[in-house]
Amino acid sequence: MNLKQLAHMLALSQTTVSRALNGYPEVNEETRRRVMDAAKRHGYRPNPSARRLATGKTGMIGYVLPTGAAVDIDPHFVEFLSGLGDYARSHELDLVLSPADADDQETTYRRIVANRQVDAVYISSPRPADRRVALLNTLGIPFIVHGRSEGFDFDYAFLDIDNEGAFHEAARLLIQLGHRRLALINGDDRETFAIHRERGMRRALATTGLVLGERHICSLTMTEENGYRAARRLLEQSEPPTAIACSSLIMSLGVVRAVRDLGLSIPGDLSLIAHDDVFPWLKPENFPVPLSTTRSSIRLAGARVAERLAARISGLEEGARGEVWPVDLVVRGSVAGAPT
Amino acid sequence: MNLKQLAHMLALSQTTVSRALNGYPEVNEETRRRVMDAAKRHGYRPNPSARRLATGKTGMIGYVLPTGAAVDIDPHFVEFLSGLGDYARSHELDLVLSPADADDQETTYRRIVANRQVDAVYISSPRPADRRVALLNTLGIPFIVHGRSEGFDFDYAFLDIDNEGAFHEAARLLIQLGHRRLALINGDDRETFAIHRERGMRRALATTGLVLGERHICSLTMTEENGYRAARRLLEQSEPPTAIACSSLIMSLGVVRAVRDLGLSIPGDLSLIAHDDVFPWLKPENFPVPLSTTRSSIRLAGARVAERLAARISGLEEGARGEVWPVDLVVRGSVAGAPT
DNA sequence: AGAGTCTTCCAAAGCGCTTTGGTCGTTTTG
DNA sequence: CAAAACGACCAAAGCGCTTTGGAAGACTCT
Repeated sequence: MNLKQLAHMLALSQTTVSRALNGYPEVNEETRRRVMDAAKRHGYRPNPSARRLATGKTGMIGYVLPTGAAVDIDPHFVEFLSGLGDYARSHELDLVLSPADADDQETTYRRIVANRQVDAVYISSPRPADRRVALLNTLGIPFIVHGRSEGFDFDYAFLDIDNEGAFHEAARLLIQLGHRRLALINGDDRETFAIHRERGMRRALATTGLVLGERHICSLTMTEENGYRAARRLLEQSEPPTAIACSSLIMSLGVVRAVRDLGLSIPGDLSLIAHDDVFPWLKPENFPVPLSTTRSSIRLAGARVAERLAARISGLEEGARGEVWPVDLVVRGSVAGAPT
Repeated sequence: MNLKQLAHMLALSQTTVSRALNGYPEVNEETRRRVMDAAKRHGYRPNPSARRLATGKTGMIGYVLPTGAAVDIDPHFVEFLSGLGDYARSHELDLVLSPADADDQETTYRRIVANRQVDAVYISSPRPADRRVALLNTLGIPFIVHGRSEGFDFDYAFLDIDNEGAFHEAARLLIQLGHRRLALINGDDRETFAIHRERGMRRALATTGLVLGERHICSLTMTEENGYRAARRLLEQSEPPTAIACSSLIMSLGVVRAVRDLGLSIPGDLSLIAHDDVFPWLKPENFPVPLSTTRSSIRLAGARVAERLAARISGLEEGARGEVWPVDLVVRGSVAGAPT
């Protein structure tokens, strides 16, 4: 059932039927009802391929997926996707993942924009002065950055959490508990979120005249194994930290293992606070010692990004609005006063 | 730059240019070269929207993503996606995720097929007599099932691992080590993989006259918390198992925690074997006691599914070919002879 | 030499929608 | 009361590609 048939069967022109269906004003309400009704009864659905050729609108959100044998997709992605998908569903939006060589994403971005393959895109894991942001800005497609980039002479739309504030608060708590030697196990420090977390921590330390020494900071991709390595490196120093802030729950698994291996205990010898993106399959309260966390649901972020993307597509949101979410500090058993 | 312009500038018809570009035989080699050359020089890329309207081909693989506030996307998905994406990239295929109400995916499948939104789709986490398989079969779109369904009067294409064989081998090993009270911590037992694993284990036990009692089997979604709960339930029985086979590494984290909480040890009091889908961020060899596993890279499966999907799209693969991959049994420190 | 056969190209008809630029009555307005 | 404005509808021109159904010329065959 296509438009032509439907129009013919209603003894109307395609123009009128099309307009009736798309809510244009220049059509009699009575006629509109007739059309709507017939469309529903016959299960008419406009062919998206035809529509997109005519309008350029696709009803799809794009994401360029860096791939390669050595490239691992972040497990956070799936949670973000849960939120994004949940919202997208309610608005009949699909998500298209365009795999790209991790070292040359630009070509892919150019392609999907030039080909009008999607109405909007989002970017994740941005870095300072991220080229993707600059590119999309010049290409002129609606986009939102999940996270933040920095150092541009233009503004852009983003959704980020207050990473700096979160780790500032975490560090402040630890300092208040008497800790003086703090360490940070961070994610990839080329990414903005990691830079912000480090900055937050440094700021908290600075107010007490403390510094975060080179020896007290690790920055690695967020795997259990790297968490373990980092923790061992930190704890086997001559003056080991008495408290660690860790950027990920997964890494924290490794930290906990290292602490055990070294015959230490949490929070007796070491206080630990980790960032929790809220996975359904790994909860901080279920750690051997319930883990204190800075918490922010990445799933909610996914839904919000979808919502804003949809708003941008339909012209309801404009301008370079940045949105920063506060982060909860949830205190559990893994922190205690500094050992004396 | 569109076809019309290119044709005009070459003083050829659109027909000829189109055919030259698409490798049709009825065009002079010399002409073809000229066309190809000009196309490259001017960076001509056929507009996919137009092409798909004309041909119905989209260059996209589809996946219906069950969503909802209470629905969690399986973290395995992201690894599978890594493989799928890696292959898809090399063949200029995109992946479109169509979010659907988890309780009504049929509508979405019908939509993407009726609208010709994708060239092929794949299905994951199938159950016996999975309605999606039956549906796609009647809808007549190329598809591949990752995993297996059962109980149809038709065949279909799938890629699965030998879950039954894997757990058969795992159980056999444990039995050989003298274990008599084995338990299984399984995934959702409505899914085929879980059924097959249980079957494999029962078969191994049966050869020694043993059975897997109701009290020795748990089946839950694969989270750390559920692993913990299951392990406690099993181990706090009057006659607790001396060996456990577990369907997931994530659940195994919970098992290990439970064992600790109960003051038991691995492998002294309990032998443990888990299935490993090979995550980059959680490795069995890094468990407190290195974990024995049945191993099969889900990432490789993703790449293979993409490859076969591509083959089906281009007509290179036909028929209902089922492919079953063997699973490695990797023995590490978490198994030992049964306690006396 | 005339009939067939290739080879190489083209004009034009789709694909199914949106949108432009009307037309034709009917109402309002100065 | 003529002119302007409006309401409701339509025919046809795109969108940019593929594909059908030739056509023109060169070549082969009997």
